[in-house]
Amino acid sequence: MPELPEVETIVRRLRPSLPGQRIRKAEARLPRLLLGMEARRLEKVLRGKTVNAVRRRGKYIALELDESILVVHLGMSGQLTFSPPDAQEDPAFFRTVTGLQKPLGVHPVDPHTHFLLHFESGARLLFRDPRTFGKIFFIADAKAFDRHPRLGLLGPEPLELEAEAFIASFPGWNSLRPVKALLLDQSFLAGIGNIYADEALHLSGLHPSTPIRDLAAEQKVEVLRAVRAVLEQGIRNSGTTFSDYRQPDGTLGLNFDFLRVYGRGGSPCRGCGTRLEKSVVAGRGTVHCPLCQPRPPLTGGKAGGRRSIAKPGRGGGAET
DNA sequence: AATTCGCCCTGTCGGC
DNA sequence: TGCCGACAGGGCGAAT
Repeated sequence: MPELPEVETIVRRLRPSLPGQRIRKAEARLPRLLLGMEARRLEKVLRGKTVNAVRRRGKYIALELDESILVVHLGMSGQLTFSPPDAQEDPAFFRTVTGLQKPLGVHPVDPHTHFLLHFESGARLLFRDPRTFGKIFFIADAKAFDRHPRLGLLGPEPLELEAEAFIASFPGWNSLRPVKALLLDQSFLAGIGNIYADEALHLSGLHPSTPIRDLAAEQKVEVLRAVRAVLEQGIRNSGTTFSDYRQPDGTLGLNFDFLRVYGRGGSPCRGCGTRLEKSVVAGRGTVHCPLCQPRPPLTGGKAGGRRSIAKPGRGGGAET
């Protein structure tokens, strides 16, 4: 699932080649991926526009055009790849065999390729999305970007905020929602998905079900620091390839082997060797270490059934 | 009003 | 061996 580090990697890799490219033709092959505009109309509007810059907001990719912006969300399985003018098609482009082979050319335009930008240079930008959870939309007035319904409610960028001020300004600390739900909430912080939420919680030693209101002041700081750390690591490793994610040249992200918990349910914790537990929190598959991330003492409400395994290690702040 | 749930969609995987 | 149900999940609208 492309999250902030994957999207950031894609944006960074597109930057050397996309700006300056003029659109000769746009192809919208799957109309239901488009928001707010018919396929033919979008194709017409994009023709002749030049890409001036590429940037990211949360998990959204923004192609800044002349006075407008084309926005792409990769959903679950979206891939955005750039084909140089002289590239040869490589039928194995998207296949992951060993993870070691680097695709040499351009992926073929297959039935999952739903959106294409053909540039006057002969280069192409291809959007491929097998599960079709992605979204593409056009913002006519670039200045309205931050007011778009999909973008206006996004929280701050986790890598750019000042922790103390952000914590002081966030109004939702008294909620009973699990902290994992908070991390997944794009109006809290923009760009975190299921992978990096689990990673950050493990790094900060928090049980994913910990009610937000039980977080001690230092735990709030710590979880923000952990979020930043796992996102930065993801970016350093060019993103996490679980199945579909690719960099714009088709190569895999390298962060998979560095994951602490995500996708490792049943395997030993890298920190203590305890068997990692798989569960469902906030409606999402969740993996955590029962020793490194002890369930906090129940403050009330639901019957937990399962007793907490280890002592909370630090104060814990059971009372409020 | 704040949360949770159901749904969209298709490739992959485990079980029988 | 082959089929098929379960599963994965970002984000939105419906339901509670």
